[in-house]
Amino acid sequence: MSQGDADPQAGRDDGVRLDTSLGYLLKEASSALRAAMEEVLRPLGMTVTHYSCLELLAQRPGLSNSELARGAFVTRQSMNVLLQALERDGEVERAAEAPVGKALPTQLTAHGRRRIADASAAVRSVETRMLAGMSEADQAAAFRALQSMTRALRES
Amino acid sequence: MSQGDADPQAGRDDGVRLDTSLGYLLKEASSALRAAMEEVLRPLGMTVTHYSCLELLAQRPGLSNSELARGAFVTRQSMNVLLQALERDGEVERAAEAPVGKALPTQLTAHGRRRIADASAAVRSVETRMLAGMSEADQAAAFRALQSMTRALRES
DNA sequence: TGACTCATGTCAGTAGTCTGACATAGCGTG
DNA sequence: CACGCTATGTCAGACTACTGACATGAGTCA
Repeated sequence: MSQGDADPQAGRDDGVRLDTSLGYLLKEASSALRAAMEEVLRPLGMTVTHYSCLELLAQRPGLSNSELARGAFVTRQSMNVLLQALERDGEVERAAEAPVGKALPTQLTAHGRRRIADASAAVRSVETRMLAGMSEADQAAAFRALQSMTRALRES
Repeated sequence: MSQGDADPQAGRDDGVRLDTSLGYLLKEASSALRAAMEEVLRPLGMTVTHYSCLELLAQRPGLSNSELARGAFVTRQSMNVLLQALERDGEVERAAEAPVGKALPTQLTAHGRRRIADASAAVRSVETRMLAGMSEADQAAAFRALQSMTRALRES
């Protein structure tokens, strides 16, 4: 920052104070997490959304495209593009026709399971590093705070 | 979710437990915040990065392109594209030549100040809603936790 | 002085995500 | 049954942000 110490905020009481704003801090932390994940996933040739998709399928086999999209926080259109690529690359397989409705259940292939194993370990190490220096109580408090913020934002 | 209750995690002890992962929760909260901000900024014809840039300039006039990029958590290339558009639209103005080095200081125009006033109020209301139901102590704890996570992720 | 390193601005191309739109399947209600 | 509502899958186009690359200015050091 190349400016002096005069406070440009003076006389502007309607601004969001960046350095004390929880919203800004939330974005900052999320950005740092994303960057750290990209760094460890890049050598594996995997993006964050790619990883998220496989991780979701590892934990909950049979999720549909729309469910995966919600779990990875992207639109179902974006997830659809990704799923087509993953199917082409043999990491996942989708039922040919819907057992009910239009939702097509998706599963990991053996290849997909190998891919997610490496990626999951890498991401787990990032999360471990992120939590270093935080006590159990700190983590529990952060957990409740993040849940509270998410819930409050959703009920609009 | 359309699956039964069998636990696919059984026998896979290396997975990131989504529903208890602070990393996942952080992404979820950040995603909710971003969606809420986009919702209130859309009527103003403004994206989140667009808003972030103007807010930074309102609080710290004279920031350079690279400094704005870091503050808005995008690359300097992305911010450069945005700044060119904002300059064309008359919301900001940049010095013609660098007073020192190559960094070009940027300021809001009168038009830019009017734009950010509305946007800032809208975003402030979102943040207020996000914090509803959290005590001062909760907010302070969240503040410390987010700072700790960001710091831990950065020192790689 | 010259070489090296770092930060900055900028151009070009690529990749990921989004909005808009359409068709279809299930569900509830008159 | 017919109608509306909701959720889903998918295609197409536009936009945003990214990576890669190059040139320039400032500081460091032998």
